[in-house]
Amino acid sequence: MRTAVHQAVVDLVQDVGADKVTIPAVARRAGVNPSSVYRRWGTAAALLADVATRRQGEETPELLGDLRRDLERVAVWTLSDLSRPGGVAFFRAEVAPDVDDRRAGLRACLRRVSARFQAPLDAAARRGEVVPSLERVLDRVVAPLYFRVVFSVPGTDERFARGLVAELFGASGVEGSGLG
Amino acid sequence: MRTAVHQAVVDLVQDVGADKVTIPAVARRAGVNPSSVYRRWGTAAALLADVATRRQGEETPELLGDLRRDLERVAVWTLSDLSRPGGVAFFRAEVAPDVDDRRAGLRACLRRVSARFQAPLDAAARRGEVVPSLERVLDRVVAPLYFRVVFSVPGTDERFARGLVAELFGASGVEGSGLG
DNA sequence: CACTTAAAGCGGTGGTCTTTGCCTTAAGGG
DNA sequence: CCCTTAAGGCAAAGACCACCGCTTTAAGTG
Repeated sequence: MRTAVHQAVVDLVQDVGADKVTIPAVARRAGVNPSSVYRRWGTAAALLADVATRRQGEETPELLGDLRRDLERVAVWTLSDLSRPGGVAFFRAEVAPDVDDRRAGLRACLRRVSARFQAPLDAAARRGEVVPSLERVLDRVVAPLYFRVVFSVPGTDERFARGLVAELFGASGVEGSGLG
Repeated sequence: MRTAVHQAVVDLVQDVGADKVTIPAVARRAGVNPSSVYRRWGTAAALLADVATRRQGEETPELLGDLRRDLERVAVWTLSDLSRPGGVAFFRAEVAPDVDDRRAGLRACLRRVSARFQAPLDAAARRGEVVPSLERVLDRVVAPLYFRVVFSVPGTDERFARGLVAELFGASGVEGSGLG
C-alpha cells in the first residue's frame, strides 16, 4: 500500500500540481481509504516530504577521483533530477507549503544538494588538491541550475551544466557553451 | 476597497504565509465581504499575482550611466526586494500555486527581473561598451540571489550582491567578499 | 486452534472554502 | 427628479477536506 500511495503522489504532483495533492485525492488515486493515509502520514506535507526523501535516496552518482569530472557528473545528475517529471515540483512542494514545515523542508533540501556536491570536494581536498568552497559551487553551479529549471529557461541541458563546472575552473569552455 | 484588500494580502502574507492567504481570510482582514473578493479576483492565486504585479511597479532604481555601478544597484535592489517581509513569499506564490497560472506567473516574474537588469545592459551597449549577456547576468547574479534567499543562506547581504557583480567584471573583489 | 495486535476500511461530524441568487447602495446621465 | 448600471453586501446552499470512533481483516504466536 505504501508503494501505491507513493506512486499516486508522484502521479498527482505531475498531473495537477503539488498544491492539489490532498490526502483524499491521493487516497482515491491509490484506491485506499483516506483515513488510512491520515493515520500513516498525518498531513499532505509530511507525505510529500516522505516521497521526496525516498526519491533522492534511490540513486546517486559515484565518484571517479577527478574533481572536475565528478562535479560535472553531480551537476548533470542534479539537473536531470530536477528536470524529470515532478522533479522541480517536489522542490516547489518543499519550498511552498505550510510555514511550519517550510524551514525544515528547505534545510533538508539544501542539505541533500550540499551533501551531493560536498562529497567530491572533500575527496579532492583529501587528495591535497585546491578546491573551491561549497558556497562557491552552490552560487556558480547549483543556483543557476535551480533558477533555470524553475523558470523554464531554454537551453538548460547537460552541456550547459558541464559548462557551469568548467567556468568554475577557469575561463576555458565558456566560448562554446552558450554562456557568453 | 481595492487598497484595503491589497493591504490585507500583504499583511497576511508576512503574518501567516502565502499558503494561508485564503479569500475569506483576506476579506475578514480587509473588512469586506468574501463574495466581493470572489467577484473581483476569482481565486487567491490571481489576487496574489495582482498584488505582486502592483508591487513591483512602485519603484525601481534609476540608472547612473556606469554599467558596473548600475548593475550593483539593481542587484542590491533585487536582493532587498526579495528580502523584505513577504518578498520571497510573493515569489513563492508565483512559483508554487495552481498549474494553470504557474507558467504565466513564472514568465511574468522572469520578465520583471530580466527587464530590470536588461535596462543598464542596453544603456551600456548604446554607449558602445562591451556588455555581458543577460543570460550571464541571470546565471551569475540573479540566480545566486534567489537561491540564497529561498534557502535562507546566511551572509546574503548587500555586500554579497555587489560581490556577485564584481565577479562578473573580473577576479577582483573576490578576496574580500566571502565568495572564495 | 485461540489469542493478540497492528493495520486498514467505514461512516459520521465539524469546519472551511466556494459558488450563486437576490437585495441594497451610490454614482452618472437624460 | 428619475432611471440606469455597476459594485458591494447578505445569506443560503453545495462541496470538499480533516478528523474521530468504531469495526473488520489479517498476520504472527503459543
